Amino acid sequence: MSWRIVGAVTRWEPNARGRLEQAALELFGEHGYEQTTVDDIARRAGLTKRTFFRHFADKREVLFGGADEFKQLFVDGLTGAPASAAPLEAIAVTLEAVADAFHDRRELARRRQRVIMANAELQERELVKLAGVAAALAAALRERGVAEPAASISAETAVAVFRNAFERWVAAADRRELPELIGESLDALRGVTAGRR
Amino acid sequence: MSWRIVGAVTRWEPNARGRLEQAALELFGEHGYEQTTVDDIARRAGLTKRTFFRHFADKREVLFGGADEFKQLFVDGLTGAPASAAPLEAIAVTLEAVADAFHDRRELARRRQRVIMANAELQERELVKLAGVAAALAAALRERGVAEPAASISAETAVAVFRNAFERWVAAADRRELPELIGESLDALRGVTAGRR
DNA sequence: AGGGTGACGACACCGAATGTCATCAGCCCT
DNA sequence: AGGGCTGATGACATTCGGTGTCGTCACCCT
Repeated sequence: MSWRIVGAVTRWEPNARGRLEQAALELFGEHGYEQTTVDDIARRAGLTKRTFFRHFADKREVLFGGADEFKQLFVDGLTGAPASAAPLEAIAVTLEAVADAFHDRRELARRRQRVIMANAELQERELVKLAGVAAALAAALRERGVAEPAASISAETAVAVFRNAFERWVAAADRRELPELIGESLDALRGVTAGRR
Repeated sequence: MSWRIVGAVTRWEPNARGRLEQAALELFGEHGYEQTTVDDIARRAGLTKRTFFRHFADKREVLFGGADEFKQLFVDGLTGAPASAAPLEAIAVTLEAVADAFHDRRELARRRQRVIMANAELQERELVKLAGVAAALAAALRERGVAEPAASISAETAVAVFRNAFERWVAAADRRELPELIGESLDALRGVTAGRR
């Protein structure tokens, strides 16, 4: 199927996983998630269905290959916050750091988000990934000495704030940048919990 | 299959949906979610696989039949809060109201939660249901005059607080009741956002 | 009495997901 | 140079979730 015919240095075309991700994003964008079969993706990548499932646990996972790095952004951001910072300050620092990583990827984020928002199964998976981020954040907060249930509540809130800002960031309407939107969401949180009407 | 032989008043045994839910919860508890096929569930309920899918959109949904009522508990609770209450106060009132509905269902909640916690697919679906609650809460908050993004952030936070308390409530270790745990989680939230270390 | 309705069974079918075995280029070891 | 090992892949078979379609039949309404 995908051998190099001449001057072969390897038996297979390299980066099978990346080709699958690329093919999947294209096909999902062209025909939608449900209308695309795993066979379609594998064929476009020059592979077979069986090989797809060797690289991804299921059809959805092909869109979430970066989830671990994403989670790590949060954990590293929190680790990088000054030990003296109170939880909410540390979270603010963390979210700024995460936002940095997205600075030049707004268009990519939009394409991916459009695919996800068009399908309930994919939104389900996204929620799981965000829950994983929250769990990792909670563990990192406990590491900083924050007790339960404050650590878990803070972590969930942090993710909620980020997601809220992120969704507005990828929405075509808003031209503001992610850090500003995060600041706005954080202010809204502070306002609400301060008892402001 | 399931006709009443004598004295039939209806062609079919009544409450097919309820029987399917009952059979599913039993089988999931006995052999696990993955080890139970839809055919197994349908047979125990005296029905066929095809009929199962007439009552539930997919295999997971059989465990989430009460999701709409659950969501409505939140919305009604918020609607019942005094119009003068600030968002966080209104949320506190709402969560108390929701907790009331679970007062005498701790054991049922535990059995169901054990099944869900044992399977990733089911946790995924639970996250979706909770996201639906958050969305409904956000809409209800906007109805009360809370602007975005405060409404969405508040709603997500409210759900996070409830979930945190609920999980501790169903954990065998804790003997305290749900309202107290909710209060504790709310206090943790207030503490964190007040900048307390 | 007759036609409509709604719930269900029977059957066929698609696609996601997994187990198993064969294949073969590159590598290491002698 | 030769032989065996390894790891990624293809090929094939199978299970199960999910759907489309049609037939059946008690119930209901007129």
